[in-house]
Amino acid sequence: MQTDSPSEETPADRRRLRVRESIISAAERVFAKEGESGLSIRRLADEIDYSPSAIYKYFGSKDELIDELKEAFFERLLAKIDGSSSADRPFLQRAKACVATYVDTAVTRPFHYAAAFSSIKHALPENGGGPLSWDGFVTTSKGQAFGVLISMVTEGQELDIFDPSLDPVMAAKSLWAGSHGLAQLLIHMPHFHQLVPEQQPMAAKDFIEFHADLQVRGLLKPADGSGNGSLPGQNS
Amino acid sequence: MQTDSPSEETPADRRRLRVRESIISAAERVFAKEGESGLSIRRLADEIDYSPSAIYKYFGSKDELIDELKEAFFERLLAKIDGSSSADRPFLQRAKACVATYVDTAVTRPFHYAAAFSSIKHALPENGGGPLSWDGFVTTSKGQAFGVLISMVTEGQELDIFDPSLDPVMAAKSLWAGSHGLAQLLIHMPHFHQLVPEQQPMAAKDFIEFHADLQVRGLLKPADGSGNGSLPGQNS
DNA sequence: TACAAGAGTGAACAGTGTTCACTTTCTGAA
DNA sequence: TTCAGAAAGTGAACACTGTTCACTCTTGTA
Repeated sequence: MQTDSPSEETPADRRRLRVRESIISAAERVFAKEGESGLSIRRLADEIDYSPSAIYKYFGSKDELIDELKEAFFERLLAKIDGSSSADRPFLQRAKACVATYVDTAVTRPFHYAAAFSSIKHALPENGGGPLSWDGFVTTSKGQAFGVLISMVTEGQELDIFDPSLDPVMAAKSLWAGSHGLAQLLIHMPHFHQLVPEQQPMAAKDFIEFHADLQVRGLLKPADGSGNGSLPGQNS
Repeated sequence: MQTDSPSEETPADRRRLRVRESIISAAERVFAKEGESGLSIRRLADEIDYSPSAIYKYFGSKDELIDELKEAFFERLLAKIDGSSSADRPFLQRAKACVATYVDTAVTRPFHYAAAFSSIKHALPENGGGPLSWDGFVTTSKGQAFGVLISMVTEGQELDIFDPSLDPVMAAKSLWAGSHGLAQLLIHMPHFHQLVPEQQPMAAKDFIEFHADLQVRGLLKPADGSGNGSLPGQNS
């Protein structure tokens, strides 16, 4: 299992790694600019001065290559969220920053983010059609980012800011969904944040913060103080 | 402009329309089951007993055909949301139902919904890189569904339930993003609603309602009654 | 130096969307 | 009823795609 022990790293190994890196970085360059559809094996081969079939000596398939790009992106995303959640600021600011950072990072690399959620069905490893293994999920950077959200919810509850009756996991998922939704809409509709021209011009950043604010507000202790998670209800 | 005046509809027109419909319905059948990747022109041609090139006499391109499927889906979606928003129920129930209906309808036809938001950039018609024309946007079913959300927010404000300081358009967009996010995650991660096995089993429907609840809660008048849209802030 | 493992290649396969010259069918007017 | 012209439908081809495979060439080791 000691795959990267320097004592066993031969020149051939380093050469191979360098070629592999050149493929990845060319792929990253093309992918960031034009996305999955602009990235063809033949084009990639052209860019790195190899034949198309050579690439298959390094990656089993195009999908496998792209998976690597996605995973690297998610690691960046995780690092950023982690930074936001552990910054030295008041809790609610940190909570909002988590959501805003998530959306912002996604929008910065739209193709990466979109691709990560593009394949229906096997987006996460399944085990026999049943619920996913939490262990397995937590080991991916996607899962770890989600873990940060869960901790944030529980922290908010301990601080008596968030509704204590909320299930932290469910609340975190809800927060994730809210963040994901804005990220996707901003990516797929470039002018989403200023859809209505009558409205005064607004930067995407401002709308992201507005949205983060609303998402976090949904978790606050309800106005009536009952804390049972149900809405006031029967009005109107 | 009287394109469908019966008096001018010849047998040839009806025949043409029938073939066109057969293409669409075959496409719908395949697409609903296998999505965009399973839908090839040659396969479609096989299913309706025509040659592949014949299809190009009815549709300019594969994308054009798929656009028609998407538009039909969005009309269904709009109708359902409209129904939820105008049902004879207390306001907050209607508000939550709008979100839940949106997500539920999307999840029912995952490929349609996913496809509608799959293409980066030109998801909505642009005019010269500037903000979108609101007029143009409102004529699409996607835009109309959004209009329903805006009305709902303003109604909530008039009823003194929602925070009056919120911009209704922005709040509606936020609500849209929240709904969209859950829809996408449920579609792309089939077990999203029960990611954590330790958690007691939960139907997707229940999680949708939980999420709808949180989304709507975010719009309520803040606990402190200040109504200026800012969060309590400096705690922790 | 010989040999085996690995790196790299070009041609081919089975797909894809799309086009175009071509034939067949149909329709409306002389 | 005939006949020109339009429309409907076709098959072959083009330019792509991801992927495979037999093959050569290079490299490291015994």
